[in-house]
Amino acid sequence: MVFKETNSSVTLQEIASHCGVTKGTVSRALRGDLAHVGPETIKRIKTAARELGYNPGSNHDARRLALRKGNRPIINNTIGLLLPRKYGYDCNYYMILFNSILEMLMPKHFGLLVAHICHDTRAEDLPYAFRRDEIDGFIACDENFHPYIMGEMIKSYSSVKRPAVSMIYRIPGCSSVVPDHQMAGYLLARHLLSLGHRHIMHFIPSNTPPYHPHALRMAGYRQAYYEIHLNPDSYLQCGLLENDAYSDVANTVRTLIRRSEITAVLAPYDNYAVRLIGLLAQCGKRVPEDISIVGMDDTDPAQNEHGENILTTVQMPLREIGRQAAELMLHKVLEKESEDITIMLPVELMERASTCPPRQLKG
Amino acid sequence: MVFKETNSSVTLQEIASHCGVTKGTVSRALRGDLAHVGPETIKRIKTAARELGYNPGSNHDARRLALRKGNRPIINNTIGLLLPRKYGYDCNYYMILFNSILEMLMPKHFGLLVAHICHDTRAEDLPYAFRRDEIDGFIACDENFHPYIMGEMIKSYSSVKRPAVSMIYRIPGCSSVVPDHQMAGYLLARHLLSLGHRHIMHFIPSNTPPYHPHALRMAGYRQAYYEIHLNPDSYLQCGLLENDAYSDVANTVRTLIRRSEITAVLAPYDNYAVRLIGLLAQCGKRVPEDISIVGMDDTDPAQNEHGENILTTVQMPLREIGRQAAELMLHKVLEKESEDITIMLPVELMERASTCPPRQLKG
DNA sequence: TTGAAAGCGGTACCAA
DNA sequence: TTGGTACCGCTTTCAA
Repeated sequence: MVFKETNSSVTLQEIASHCGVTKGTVSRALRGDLAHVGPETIKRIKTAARELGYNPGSNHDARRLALRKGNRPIINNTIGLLLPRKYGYDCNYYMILFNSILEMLMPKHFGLLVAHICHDTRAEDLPYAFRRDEIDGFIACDENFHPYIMGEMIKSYSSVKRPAVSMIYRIPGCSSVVPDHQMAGYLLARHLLSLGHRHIMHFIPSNTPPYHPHALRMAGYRQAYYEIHLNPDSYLQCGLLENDAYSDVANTVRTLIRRSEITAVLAPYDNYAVRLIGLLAQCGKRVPEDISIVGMDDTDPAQNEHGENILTTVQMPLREIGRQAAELMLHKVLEKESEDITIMLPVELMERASTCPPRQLKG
Repeated sequence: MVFKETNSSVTLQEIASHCGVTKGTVSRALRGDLAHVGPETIKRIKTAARELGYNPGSNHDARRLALRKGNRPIINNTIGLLLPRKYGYDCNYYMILFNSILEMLMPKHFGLLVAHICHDTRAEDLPYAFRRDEIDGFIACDENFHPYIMGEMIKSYSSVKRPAVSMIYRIPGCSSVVPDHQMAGYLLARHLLSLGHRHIMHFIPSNTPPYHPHALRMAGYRQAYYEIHLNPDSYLQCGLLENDAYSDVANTVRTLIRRSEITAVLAPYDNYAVRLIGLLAQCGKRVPEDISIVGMDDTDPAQNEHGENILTTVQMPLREIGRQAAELMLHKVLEKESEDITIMLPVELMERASTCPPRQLKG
């Protein structure tokens, strides 16, 4: 790590004395107020500032304080990131989003201020920095994120409305960067149907609100059935998805053994599929010979004895989602663009070895 | 998400007018300056503040500005976190550290401001917020982190010395929270030696500086040999560890096939071991029958066909490291404790199925 | 084009 | 114990 000298205790007043002008002139000059200060003066003052080692960022407080008078916004160069607090199997998922956002922010010297949120997070649970208007906007990745409430919260701490961007979840009232959830569901279901599967297990609860990724995914499943003139209600079988994924998987295995007409599973996420494959093996069921399994996200591999990933799944463009969310946020902050837009990014079917035609069609 | 009203535009002056006192008195009262303001007045003023919805955090700028006069420190309720920018196989590793720090910080309403660093990161590459003294201290996890340089950097932006805590790497000049690297190496080597292995491959380059985790790990390897009166130099074989882990693993496989006296591998980290096992299988070598492999960290599983994790490795207390680093930092910030200490946390050998006695000793 | 001065919202000193 | 006041460093209005 390299270190270069700048003296943060230098003030506008010192530069002013040095140049024989007043601090007001220095203030105008350093901000390049061409309309109100002579070009010659500007050059002289800027040179002096550099020589004295003036650090414009260091007295941010004073600037914020002064700017408040005119109710004018100020750029803090910090973006807030709201993530669910998880220690589960989908850690990779959030780390990719996180890293790709920071990757875009660092070159612009923007920092990322992170907080965990859950469904009952209250404004006063957030770190103080969030409540001091020290951030320029939020990026969130949580189905419970509510931009209106968040917006109101911020407004109560700041006079300015701070932009919000939601990742993964398309949320009305703010910009969103989302994968094509419906296409993801469609591609997987169509893949299984084209192999000959009909009775397929999935994990989308019936009370899913519309616009939720699960609802979109389900719409994709159904679309694949309709396309070949089948009624999805006669074939799609919903499995249990509770909180404790361990017992969930065991329960799913029992269902699969009992209901032998089910020949394929649309797992809710990759790691679920991975553990399902493992548990099925312990029960003497082989994937894909006895049953086909597909995952979702392409974040976790299901390895065979050769170390190859056999999991057929859909790849989510997570890194691209993070990058675009960050870029969108920077644009909103720096260009003061306030329109809410939704960016939908394409997904890709990864055909691997965990799927094949169902047993009865083979022999 | 729940939202509760507080009006951040309320100032001390308004409360003062409301109570018929001056803002100086309100300032003292709200900070509980019992020595200089009457208890009755305090109660009256605090009640008024609550009723008017005064938010003490919201005018942090003004407070910072005022406090600067006396060169007095102020608590920002934000901790900086410096992480290497990685997209590799050890993402889990950093996510666990990250989450466990935030887990400790959130209840205290401290935020975590994250930045990526690498070996040639300069002070001016960091986000502006770092250079404005908006953080109360650093937590770092990078071998290139240099607390003296960082300290000087911070001092050049702030008049106060901000504490630093290093995770994983024991770094002189700041507090550290580290796993027992030497014990980790010792436990794995002793395990392999006790099974009967002698010629063992490892990945510690000879020019590793002392105190580096690798050097400590190596000391542990050697200790295990000495303990049974063997000269480690006659048996330990160093493998190549370059940047591109893919070709590294392939290269290691070639070495193992060529040098048949080598019967076990001390892999540099779990995922390396996982891929090594996979690649060996493709070459017709089975683990552990033909060769024993151990990992390091217990962050990634090597699954067999039953979904069981077979990787013998050492478990690092990552979550505990993050939690203790955060706690230590909070203590330094809130209690102004400045002594540098090192906390060394125990590691645990996880004996699984990727190790067994070498072939020649079996038959 | 520049200078002088009035804030922004606190803290802290000196009198009373 | 309280009031009055002078800052902290910057922006901005109003005069010159």
